[in-house]
Amino acid sequence: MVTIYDISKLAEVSPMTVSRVINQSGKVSEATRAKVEKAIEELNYIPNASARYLTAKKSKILSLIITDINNPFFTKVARGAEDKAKQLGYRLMLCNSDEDIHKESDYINMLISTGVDGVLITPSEDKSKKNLRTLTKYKIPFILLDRKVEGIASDEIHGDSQEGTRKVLQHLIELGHEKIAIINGPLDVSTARERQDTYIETLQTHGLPVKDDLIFQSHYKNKNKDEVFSKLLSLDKDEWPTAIFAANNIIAINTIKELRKRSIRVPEDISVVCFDDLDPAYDLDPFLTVVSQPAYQFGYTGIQMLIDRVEKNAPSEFRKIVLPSELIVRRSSASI
Amino acid sequence: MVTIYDISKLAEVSPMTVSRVINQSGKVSEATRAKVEKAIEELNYIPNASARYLTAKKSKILSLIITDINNPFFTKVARGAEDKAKQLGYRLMLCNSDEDIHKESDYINMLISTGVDGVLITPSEDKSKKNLRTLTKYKIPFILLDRKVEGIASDEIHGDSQEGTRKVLQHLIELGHEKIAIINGPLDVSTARERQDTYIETLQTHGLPVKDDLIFQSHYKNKNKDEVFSKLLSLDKDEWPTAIFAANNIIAINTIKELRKRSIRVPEDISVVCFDDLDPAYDLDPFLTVVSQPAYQFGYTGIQMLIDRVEKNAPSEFRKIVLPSELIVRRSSASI
DNA sequence: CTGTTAGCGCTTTCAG
DNA sequence: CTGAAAGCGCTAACAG
Repeated sequence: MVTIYDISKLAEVSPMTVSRVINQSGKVSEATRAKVEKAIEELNYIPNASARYLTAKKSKILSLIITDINNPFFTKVARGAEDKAKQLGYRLMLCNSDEDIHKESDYINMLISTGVDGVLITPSEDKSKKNLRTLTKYKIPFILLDRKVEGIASDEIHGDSQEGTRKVLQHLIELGHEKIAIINGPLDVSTARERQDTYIETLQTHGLPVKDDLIFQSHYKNKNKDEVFSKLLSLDKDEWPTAIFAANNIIAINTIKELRKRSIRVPEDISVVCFDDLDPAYDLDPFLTVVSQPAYQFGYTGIQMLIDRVEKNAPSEFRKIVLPSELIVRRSSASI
Repeated sequence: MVTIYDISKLAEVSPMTVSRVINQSGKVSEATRAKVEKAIEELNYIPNASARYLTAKKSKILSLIITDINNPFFTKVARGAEDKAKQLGYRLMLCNSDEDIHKESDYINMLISTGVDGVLITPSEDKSKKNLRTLTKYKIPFILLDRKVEGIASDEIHGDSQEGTRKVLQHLIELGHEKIAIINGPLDVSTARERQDTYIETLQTHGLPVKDDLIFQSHYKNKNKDEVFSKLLSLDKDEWPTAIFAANNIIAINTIKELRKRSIRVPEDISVVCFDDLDPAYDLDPFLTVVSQPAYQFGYTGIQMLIDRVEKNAPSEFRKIVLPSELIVRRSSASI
C-alpha cells in the first residue's frame, strides 16, 4: 500500500506538505506542489479514507436510503441524488431498506460506523424515529425524503400528497365516478395517511359518501394483494366501486393484473389511477393515469439540501421543500 | 462519540477485552463478556469502521458496480447481490457507472480509498482493464459480472450470449424470417461482440446471407437511436429486414417506439426480439419476445463467488460461471 | 511556505 | 483469560 510517507520520501518533502497538496489546503509553492504531484502520479497513490476520517471526521460520503430499489420512482431519485453528489464532490452510498425497519436500522449502524457525512432517507415508517434519533445522537445530519416521521423535526423534501390526491380524484369525479375505492399503503407511513385523509376530504367536498368498505389497507410493495382482493370481491354488486385510486404505482399495477385475471376490464368496467409514474423508458404502451412526482428532482434537490446542512450553509431552522405533482391522464381511467 | 474506552471504563476492563467481545475473538469469561455487553448496550456503542480498518485491513464491505441503475436487469442483479451479502454478514455499496469509464474509474478510486474487501463489477468496456488493474494493484479481489474484459483473467459470472443469441435467432428463422437485422451494443463490450459473432454464425449455419447493411452499431443505453434509424430507413424496400434482433431490452424498447412513430407495426410489419427481459412487475402487458437471463442469480451467485475469494475459500485458479438464458416468446415476434 | 508533534479509535503482538 | 504497548495513515495545531 502506498502511503503519504512514500510520497514524501520520493518528493523529498514532509508528509504534511503532501497532505497539503492532496487537500489543496494551506500554501504550497508551485515547485514543491509539482514535485509532490509527480510522485503521487508515479506511485499511483490513493489516499486512505479511513485514516483520513479518523483525524478529520469528514468522509465526503453521503448516503441515500430508499425503500425499494425495484421501484422506478426510487431508481430515478437515486439518479438525481447521484448526479448532484458527484457534481459537488461527494460520493454516494446507496442503501435499500426494502420497507423493512430492521434492515434500515442495520444500514444506519453501518453508515455511522463508516462515518458518512450525511444521509438522505426515505424512512420506512414511523418507527424509523428510533433510527433517526441514532443518527442525531451521532450528529449526522439527515434529510427526510418523500415521507415524514411523527415526532421528528428535520429538513424535508417531499411531494404534495394532498394536491396530488385531489387532482386524481377530481379527474375521476369529473369523469362521473361516485363510488371510488382507495387501496392504500400502510397507515404508519405518512404519505399513506395524507393520501387517505385527502381522499376522505375530497369525497366529502364533492358531496360523495365515504364508505369504509371502499378503503383498503395494503402495502406499498403490495404484499397482501390476495387479502385485499378477497375483500373487494366480497362486496355486493351495487357497492362495487367504479374506480380505484391506488396509493402508488406498484399497487396499481398489481390491481390491474388481478382485475384482468378475473376478466374485469380496465377502464371499461373499472377505472384505475395512482400516485407515481412508471418509467416511460420501459413502457411500450403507457396506459396508467397517474399523478407523477418529479422523482429525479427529489434526489437532486435532496442532496443539495443535505450538503448545505453538512457544510453548515443551511439556515438553523429546518427547511421543507414541497415538489409539485402532475396529473397525467392516460387510458386506465374513463368516464362512467 | 462513544469509543471502546468509554465501554472499557464503564465495564471496568481493558479496551482490549472490549475489542475481544466485539469481535468474538480470543477467550473472554462469561462474566466479563456480560459486563461489556451491558455497557455497550447502555452507551449505544457503534464501532468505528475507519479505526478498525486502519489496523485490521478488513471492512466487511463489498461493492457492486453496475452500468445502468435504471435498467431493470441491473436492478435485479442488485437485489440478488444485496441479499447474499447481507446473508453472509457483509455490507454492499452500490455504484452506478453509467456505462462511463471515467465514472467507473472514480468509483474504483473511492472504493480503494474506502477499503472495500472486494468488488463485483460489470465493466463498462474493454478499457476498464486499466481500472481493474488498479484493483489488482491494491490487492482487492473482483469478479467480472455479465461482461468479460480483453486481457483480464479473473473469476467471472455471466450469461450465455451465444446460446441466447442462437435461441432467439432460431425462433425468428423458424417463423420464416430470412432478413434479420441486429441493432447491437458497442463492440468494445464483450457481450456485444459475442452476440454479433453468434448472429453472423447462426445466419450462416442456416444458409442465410449476412449483410453488413443489416448490422447496426448502437449503445446499450441506445444513445444514438436517431443515427441508427436514419440508416435503417435509408434502406431500399427489398433490403428492409422483416425482423430485428436488439442486443438488449433498452434498444428493443426504443426501436419499437421509433417504428411505431413511423406507423410501422410490430409484429405485423416487422418482428422485434431482444436480450434481457423487462420487469414483469411493472409490465401490464408483456409484449416483447426476449431471451431472459437470471438477473437475480447473477448478483446472488456473484457475491457468493466474491466472498469465497475474499475469505480465501476459492480455488487458486479462476472460476467461470455461465448462467443459462431462457427464450420467452411473446407477441413482438410473428411469422412472416 | 514548510516541518514537528501528537493523537484519532482500534487491533496486533506480546506479556502476564 | 486479561492487559500494556505500539502503530495503522493521516491531519490539526502549532512552530519555525
